Amino acid sequence: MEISLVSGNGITPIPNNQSPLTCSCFPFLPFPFSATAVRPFKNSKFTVFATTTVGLNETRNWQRNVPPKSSKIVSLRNKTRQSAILDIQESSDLDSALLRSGGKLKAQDLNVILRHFGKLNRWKELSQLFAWMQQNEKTNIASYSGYIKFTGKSLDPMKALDIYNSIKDELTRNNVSVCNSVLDCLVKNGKFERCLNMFHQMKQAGLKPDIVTYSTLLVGCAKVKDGYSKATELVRELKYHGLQMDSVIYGTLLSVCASNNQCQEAERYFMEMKSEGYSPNVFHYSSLINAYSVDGNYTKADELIQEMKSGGLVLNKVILTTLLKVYVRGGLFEKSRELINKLDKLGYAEDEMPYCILMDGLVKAGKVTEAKTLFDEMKNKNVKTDGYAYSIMISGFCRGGLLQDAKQLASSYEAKYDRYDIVILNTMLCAYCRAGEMDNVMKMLKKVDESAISPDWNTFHILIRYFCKEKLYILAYHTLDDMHKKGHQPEEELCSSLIHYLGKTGAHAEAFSVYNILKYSKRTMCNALHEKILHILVAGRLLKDAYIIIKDNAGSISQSATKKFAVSFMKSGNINLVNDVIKAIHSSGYKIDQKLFHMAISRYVEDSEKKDLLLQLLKWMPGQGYSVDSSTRNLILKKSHLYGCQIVAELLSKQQVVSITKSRRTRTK
DNA sequence: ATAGGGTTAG
Repeated sequence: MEISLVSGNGITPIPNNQSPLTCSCFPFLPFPFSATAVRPFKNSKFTVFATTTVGLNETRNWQRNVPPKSSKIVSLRNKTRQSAILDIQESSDLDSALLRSGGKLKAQDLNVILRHFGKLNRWKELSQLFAWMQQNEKTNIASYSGYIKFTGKSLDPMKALDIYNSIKDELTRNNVSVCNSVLDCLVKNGKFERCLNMFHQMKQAGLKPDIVTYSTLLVGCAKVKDGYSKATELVRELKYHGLQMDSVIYGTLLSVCASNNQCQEAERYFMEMKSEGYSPNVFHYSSLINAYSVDGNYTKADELIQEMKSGGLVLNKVILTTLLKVYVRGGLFEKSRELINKLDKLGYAEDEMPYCILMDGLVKAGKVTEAKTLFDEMKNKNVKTDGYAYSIMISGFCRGGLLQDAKQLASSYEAKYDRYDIVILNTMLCAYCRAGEMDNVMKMLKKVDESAISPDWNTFHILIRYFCKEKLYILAYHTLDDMHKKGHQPEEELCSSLIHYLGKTGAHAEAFSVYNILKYSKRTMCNALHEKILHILVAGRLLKDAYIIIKDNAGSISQSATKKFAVSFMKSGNINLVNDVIKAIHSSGYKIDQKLFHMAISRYVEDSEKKDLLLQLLKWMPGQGYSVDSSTRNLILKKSHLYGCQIVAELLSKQQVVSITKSRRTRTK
């Protein structure tokens, strides 16, 4: 990671807690104090406030810097505290050191140790110390904000939230630095939604956000989709609260624009910033150049480079690397090549990044051979690699259908490096899957299992595709189910083809399960899929599920599919649902024919216990314009002694009226 | 006396 030392910003802010002019005799005194002003302090702590014109802040500084007691005692006490701090910091047994030396220390001393552990990533001791501080009531605001900050760094945002939520004191809870620590911790751990919710809660509880708060939140916007509109909202809010945009806020905003493809907005902020008197620095330029890289707008990028030069800014490694990205995206491969040579001369091509940018561009433009040449050149120069270059080339080969080359490069990576992250693993998995190397696929999966790497969306997709290709549909189904349980939303196309294959091979219930996974993952689903799953369910005799499909998706299922379902249901569906099914298909717009009524009624007639259902059906029919035909009628009449002759006769006569009016209507037409 | 700050690669 390159850290830029170039500061192009012409503005050097003066820290506002420090006066630029100090008394030369007593450097610890702020300027407006003279020797006479010190005197009243000696006798009375308070008159000094009344007898001088000094502001409160300066008085505080002054008070802090004047030793209240003889300097000998103070230095002795400092020594005692200093050695207690060191004792605890360096002890191998923290608990006993705290027991021994902790009592001599105040909250601010313990905070020193807290920060010491935090800087060294000693998380266990950090929380041990903090727990001790809480038990012994030696915490202040700085302890909380510091501890929460470090908890976020140790990648334990939930713990940070627990700590924050456990704070009882309202002043501490609403303190802006404590809140900023919590928010930063959530942003850094990729929990931006949660962070925004927290922010709103905090404001309602009484937090007064400052520029740091907004700056923290804006950083989160760069990492999420739709981050741009959230950023706009935040900017509006901070302006509304009378806070001032500063150079860094502009820098963050430019990066948000760049990562959200908002090139024009980036330009607008850049201009606005200039018009407010801030001179753009290397960060601002790199973000704007990065925004131009999306469209490969090299003309504008070159203009910016000229502007930087004439402004006296140094073109550092990041700027030139970003410029390379613009050239590559713009398809200027010759110019890109020259720029890499320039980077190399400047010593900026010691790691693989610039090569990766160009190789990636070449591969995506279908120039795999050129990319491979560059890859070999890079290796000959002994450029450091973390696997990025390999994954670009391996996936490039895969994309170009050069599966043997992909497989070979993958195994040569395995042989040389034994380091894996999720991207290189996915790439290799993809290569082995495409080449049909089952053994190697399994080997890679074992590596995932053994390591701390958790499979991501891509891993699952690669595997499911592969299992489908190998006709291992049940395995594909279990993988998809696993993917869903781990919170990843599978692609519709993949689900739909898996549903198809599962249906074809008789795994009807599994097909239905995939359908439900897709349905409940909030994606919009292609309408044809409802009918497809209906056919599968009918084929698998899962008629009750099929009934739900019909009921929920009335509009998108064809007449012929409905008919097929209805016939099956009448034949062998749950008899208690027959009437419900009839009503459902009727209200979906399907015209029920005599054959269907006949089937339904035959089933009722066979089972004398279903008398009520039959009567309900007969009662319902005339209202919808249906009547039974003569053969069905005879079927009922044969058993009418079971139902009560009177009722049956009445119902059938009502139906007759319907059928007469209907035939009249037909005749007049 | 505590909080934050941006740019490049798969």
